[in-house]
Amino acid sequence: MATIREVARAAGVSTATVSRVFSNSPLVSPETAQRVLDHAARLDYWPNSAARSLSTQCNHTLGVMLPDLHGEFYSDLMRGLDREAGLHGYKILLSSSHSNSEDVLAASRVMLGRIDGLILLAPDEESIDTVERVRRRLPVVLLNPREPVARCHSVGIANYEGARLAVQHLLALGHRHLAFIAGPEGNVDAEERLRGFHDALSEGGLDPDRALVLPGDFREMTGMEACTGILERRPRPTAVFAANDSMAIGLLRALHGAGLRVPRDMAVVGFDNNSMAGFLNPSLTSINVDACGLGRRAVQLMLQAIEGDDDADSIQVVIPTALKVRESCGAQLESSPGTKDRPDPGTTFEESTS
Amino acid sequence: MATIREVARAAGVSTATVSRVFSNSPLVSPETAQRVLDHAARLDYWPNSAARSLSTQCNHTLGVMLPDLHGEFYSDLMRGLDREAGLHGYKILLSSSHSNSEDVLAASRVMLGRIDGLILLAPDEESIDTVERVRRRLPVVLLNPREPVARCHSVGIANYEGARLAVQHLLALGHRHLAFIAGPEGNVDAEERLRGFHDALSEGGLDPDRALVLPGDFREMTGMEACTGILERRPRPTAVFAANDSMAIGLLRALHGAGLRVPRDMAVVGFDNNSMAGFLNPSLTSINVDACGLGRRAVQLMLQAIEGDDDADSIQVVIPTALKVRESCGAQLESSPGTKDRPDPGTTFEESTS
DNA sequence: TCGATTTATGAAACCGTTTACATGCCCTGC
DNA sequence: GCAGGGCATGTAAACGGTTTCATAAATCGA
Repeated sequence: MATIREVARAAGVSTATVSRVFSNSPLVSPETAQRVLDHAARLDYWPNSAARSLSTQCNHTLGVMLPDLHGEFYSDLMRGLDREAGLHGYKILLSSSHSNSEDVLAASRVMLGRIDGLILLAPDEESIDTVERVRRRLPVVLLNPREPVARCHSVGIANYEGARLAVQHLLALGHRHLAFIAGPEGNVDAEERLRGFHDALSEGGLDPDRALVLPGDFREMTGMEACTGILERRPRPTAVFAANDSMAIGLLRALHGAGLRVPRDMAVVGFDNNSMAGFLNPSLTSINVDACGLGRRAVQLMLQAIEGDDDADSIQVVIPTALKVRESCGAQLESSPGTKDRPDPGTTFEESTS
Repeated sequence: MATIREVARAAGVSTATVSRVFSNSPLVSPETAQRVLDHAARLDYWPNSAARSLSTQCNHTLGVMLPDLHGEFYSDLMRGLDREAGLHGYKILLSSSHSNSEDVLAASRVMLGRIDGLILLAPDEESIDTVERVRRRLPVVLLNPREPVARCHSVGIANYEGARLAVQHLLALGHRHLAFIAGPEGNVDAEERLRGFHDALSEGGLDPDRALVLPGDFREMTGMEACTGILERRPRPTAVFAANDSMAIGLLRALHGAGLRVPRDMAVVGFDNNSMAGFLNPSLTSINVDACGLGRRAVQLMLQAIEGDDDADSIQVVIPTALKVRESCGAQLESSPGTKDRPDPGTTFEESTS
């Protein structure tokens, strides 16, 4: 394929001129520019981005490293990242399925020279020194970090606050025996949600250690499996808070199979506010998580870091979560006339966080 | 940051030697190699990938361009792409939200020089000449193309066959008045599923033009909205086939609201086999779509194209779909003892396609 | 002992751009 | 008539690697 040199030769100019034409420099006369463009079109010349970025030291690309995620959270997050990046003329170089620090290191090295910054989701503790090594050469933005890393902006989800909202809501409805279906061990979101569950119980005057906590892995199956444990417990819990909607759905299925009615016999609250939550029977009360906003905000912080002073103070952003009240928790919905027409019945209680 | 030259100078060797050390060339004596590595480590030297790929003309990166998708299909597809790519040491350079041919062209140009091949989802007709221009410089793999493009491998979903399976199943259960909730106009999957619906009706001896087809956009809301039209129709349909699971869920919600029981009063079949489908009440009969496999297969074809002869025959792969029978269609499930324990009750009828 | 072969290394060209600087030209004002 | 200032363009050095080819040293066989 044609290179800049061939275009230059064909048009009878130097490569500098061709380069200037393609970067819309005003330093070229209109006639020359046109001649160059004609020849470029004839030769079907496309500039080589790798060469360009080697020369300019800027890639218009952001590296993104995610652990092995799935479901709506992943797709919403990616949409947010990609949308916001695209809006500013950036692309995303992706590397998923990385959890341990070696993977992160290897992937970062491969990305070096092709990206202007790295967005990293939920790095574990051991990865921190790797992050710092990356940070020596590139701006880094952390998503949902376990703890802040020096000189890295970060943006997180208000998991803890969201979980507290859910539990407070159940307590306010009069429930005194609550169960929690936990997420996978080692997952930050899962841990924060559990912590929120605990603390909200304490604050409500209940003993968190006597509450039932069942293991789960964020998938429907484990929500379903948790049902047995819940029904066997004495005194039997009257409300269950699941660490995500998928498990809540599994639980709804199992409760239905066991002949229990939700919310009459058991209140259920989920977390994530999946797009389907409002359309289940019963519709699922859940904590809304703005994964798309998380992605957008991360990109915005990154662009700010790329353009700004490298030694600027690091910024920690928290994306607020909100309680979306629907049928499954048993709260009295203000059933205005027209409820039937409301697509996604739910009342929102926002919690704005720092 | 340190470059290869600085490492060379520090170690007292030439850049060629350092380069050889970092590409594990056997042409370097162990002592020299060690000395180079020591100095590289001390200087915290990381090779620059852009420079490397400019020089070697290979990037170990695949471009991926997707239209604005969401939901599980997107995340599964991405997982498939990324997993398989990672397995072979490749990364993904992503550019979403592209539908029209200009976007595709612009994004391709930006990617040129950074990718070894382009994977393109559902290009519309006008994009075809753009695809051909890209194809002049890079291997291209099309996902779910409307029609094959010369010299491009492609991999698609058996949408048409899947839709026929669903309808045939409903016909076999004795239904004679079917409704279809369509997907968004212009969407290839949606169109193929509609075509399958039509043809299966014809083959079953029914007049497809008298069947009820309602508009939808693949989201829960439109499935819910379709309910009114379905219930008003005379003779009232006894079965509904929704072009995807999200709309089927919306429909289930609306039917429940209208006091109808599924499957007793209305049979429902979806498409996609969302992870939740087996956990709804009633569980949703659906057509399984292996989005992850789609992605994997696309990457495999791409690697084959990259390594192989550029003029090799193009390959068209179809990922089969399968009927997953659950409760919502009203079929008699072989209820073996232990059904209660079965996580995802469903019987599979595979349709293997060319 | 000596030419032939092997092995380790370096010099320099190259990948395809951008850009600082130099150059030549035309115009202007005194 | 000419210094000085724009303006359009070209020259050549980066950018940070890889790789071909040449070369020097070490090894070998007879």
